[in-house]
Amino acid sequence: MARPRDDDKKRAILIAAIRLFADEGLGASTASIARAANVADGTLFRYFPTKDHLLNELYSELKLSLRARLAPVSHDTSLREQLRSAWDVYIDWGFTEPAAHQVTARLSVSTRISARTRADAAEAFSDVNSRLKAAVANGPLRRHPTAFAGALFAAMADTTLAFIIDTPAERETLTADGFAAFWSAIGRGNSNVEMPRNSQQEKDCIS
Amino acid sequence: MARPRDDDKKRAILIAAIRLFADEGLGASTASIARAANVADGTLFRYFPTKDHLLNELYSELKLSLRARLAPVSHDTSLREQLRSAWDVYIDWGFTEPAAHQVTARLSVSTRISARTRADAAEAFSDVNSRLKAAVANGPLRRHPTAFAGALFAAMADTTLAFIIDTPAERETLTADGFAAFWSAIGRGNSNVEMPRNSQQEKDCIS
Amino acid sequence: MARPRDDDKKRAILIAAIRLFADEGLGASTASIARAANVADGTLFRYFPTKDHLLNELYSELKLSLRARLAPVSHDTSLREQLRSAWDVYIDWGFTEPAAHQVTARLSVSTRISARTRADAAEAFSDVNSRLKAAVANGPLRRHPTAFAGALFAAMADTTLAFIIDTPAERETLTADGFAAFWSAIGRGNSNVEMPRNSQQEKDCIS
Amino acid sequence: MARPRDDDKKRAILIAAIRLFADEGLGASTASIARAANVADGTLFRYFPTKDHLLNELYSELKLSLRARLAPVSHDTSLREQLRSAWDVYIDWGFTEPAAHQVTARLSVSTRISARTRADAAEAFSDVNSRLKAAVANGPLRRHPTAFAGALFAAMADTTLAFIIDTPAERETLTADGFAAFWSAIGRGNSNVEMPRNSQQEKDCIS
DNA sequence: AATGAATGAGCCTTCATTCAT
DNA sequence: AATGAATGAAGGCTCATTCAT
Repeated sequence: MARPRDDDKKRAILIAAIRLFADEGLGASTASIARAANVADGTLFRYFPTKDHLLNELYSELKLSLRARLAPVSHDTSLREQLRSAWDVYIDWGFTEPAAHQVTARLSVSTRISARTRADAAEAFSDVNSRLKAAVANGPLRRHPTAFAGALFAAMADTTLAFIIDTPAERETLTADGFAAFWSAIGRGNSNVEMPRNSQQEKDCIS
Repeated sequence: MARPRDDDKKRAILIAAIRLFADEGLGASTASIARAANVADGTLFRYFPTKDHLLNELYSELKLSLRARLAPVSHDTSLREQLRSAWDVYIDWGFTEPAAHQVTARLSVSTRISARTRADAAEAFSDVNSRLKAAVANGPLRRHPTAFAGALFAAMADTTLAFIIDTPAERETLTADGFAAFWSAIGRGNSNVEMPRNSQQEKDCIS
Repeated sequence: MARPRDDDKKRAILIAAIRLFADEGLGASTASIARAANVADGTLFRYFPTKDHLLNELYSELKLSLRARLAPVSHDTSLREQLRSAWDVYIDWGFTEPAAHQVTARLSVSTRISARTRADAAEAFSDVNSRLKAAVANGPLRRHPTAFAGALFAAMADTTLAFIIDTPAERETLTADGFAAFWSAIGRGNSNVEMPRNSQQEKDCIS
Repeated sequence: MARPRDDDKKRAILIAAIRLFADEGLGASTASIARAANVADGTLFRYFPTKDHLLNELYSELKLSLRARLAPVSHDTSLREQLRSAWDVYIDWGFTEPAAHQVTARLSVSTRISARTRADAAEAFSDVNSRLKAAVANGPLRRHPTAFAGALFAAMADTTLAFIIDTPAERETLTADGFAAFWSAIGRGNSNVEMPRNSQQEKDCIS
């Protein structure tokens, strides 16, 4: 299939798909998506040869859009601050685009997303992983792949998000406390890093 | 008297449904499930008037089967040991019955499980929640509903499970370290309980 | 099939069938009829080997129940009075048992009632027909089979009934005027019979 | 531009439906209709979203096709001639298109035709009704809604038709005598019009 | 004889995909 | 390239009928 040029159309389809998959589940028909995108039934298939292609591409797109929000790795801030920033970005994404977040969750557990697609998406987060790698170094997870900490990050952020959506008034405290929980989870030694007071206390003791 | 209603048949359908939903997603056809259960197409509908009923009942059943594995609350053991036991049970359930676990995960995010079904299932875990409530009391999550800690428990155990299934050789370490992460996540004061060294340090300071 | 003896049960099924066929059309399921008759699904088929048998037997039964209401032919009353009586009976039947009447109408146009059943039912009205035969003798229908007048009788009574059910307050006038229309329809000379005034008028003229 | 919507196809489906509903009753499957119309199963549902829609539209179509045969109201002919013409048209319709007529009869008593559809169809015959209104003015039906005479017209024509189909050789006499019966049924004064002898008799009296 | 569980053909409808225009 | 009509496989569900108890 000669790659059709109208990129807006593709975008429209993807956006419509998010809304419909969020509202009706992944079973939403291609026809309904096409209609919502103001596009003919058949046109959808010029951009996505198959519904599975649409699903996979949407998954990638969604992951990428999240990824795009993440600040580039900076060396001016502490590890904790960098991860906290990523955490906030993630929460914010899920909060401001609940449909996107929900569809991502559904696609994540779907049979129809290929291993390849998953792997590609994971790779996009490699730099976040490198931060995690450092953060995990002294903690109880140090002997396991960094991806473990990464998965924990996502799982805990998702959980936090679900409660924020349920109780928006608690957004700030949930975000902060959720991150605190995550930070505690992955590192022991890290706590020292973030709390120089401890060493100070020790000093105090000494004195 | 007519042929008595065969309860094994219902069981067979449920079991077949687990396998097929795990293999093909929740879209697996009722016909394929019936076939796998060695039952006629129509028979399935004598036990579950609707596919949605099957889905909901399966969800309840799965949650209950997990719940049944959990030891009753004991007062002889520490909070940490009790939660660790629940953690191990959860991991073991997911490891020995991966299909059941995966289907539970899919049902959990499905549109087709009613709020009622979810609520009923949640209620079955109320005693685990009471343990969590105590565990959370001094931690950073203390100001949030206990359900938050509960959700974190499940999310982190699921994540751990995924890595165990990927690397069965690391089952024991992953289980232990995953739990350590969880335990750290929910409690600050708790860590004192498991790490008397801290108080010793304090003593040292004093001296 | 050894004829089962419990005749009440058969009756119950037939009665339930009338209600359900009236409420839901002839598509009402045998199971729903059995339930309404307080009888097991399979029991129905001991009395009626087939749904078509039930349909046909119900048709016969309904026609017979109507027939049973008709007064036996009397020689004390005029032709007009006899037919008027039959007319009233028919209207009354339809009015007091609308379900029975409606189901009869539906069965009458159904593919599933055999020619044999129809013929048998028609035969039951042979004596009414003999009355009609006489009434028709001098009218415009005299050259056609009496069944024609009979069919007209039923068709016109049904029509009248429909309007009575719609406007019960007009029951009496509709009944009378409907019959007047019928009587006019089938006979010319008959009108003399019902209006002795005419001859009187003639006499008056003479005088 | 996509393939234009083929209106012949809709027509073909409607025609096939008439045949099949006539042959097998309204229970004939949409699949069999589609096949008979040389159209794919799914195509039928592009034209009729539901079997009920098909049923209702068919009913309207059938009534309209009958209506189309009726001559426009003329003022050159007597009331009797106008109604006789309508009668003949009706009979002819039923005789030349027995399937259409039969299906109309079945649809008329079906639960699946909406009140709306019925009302719309009835309205199409308003001008016939206005003729009937005049014809009824002096007869025994004068105190009832014109629709009563209209229903009688249809009922009596249907009955006549049934006998014509049974004995085609008598078509002409049945048509004429059936109408005579109808004409007598609805009007008393009308009979004067067709039988000047009466007034002559009166004159005779006077003399 | 009565029961009601079991059956499987069949029904209406949906939908991803193709293809004539 | 875009359209949307057409397709037919498949899905969920119903139901008359059979048959073990």
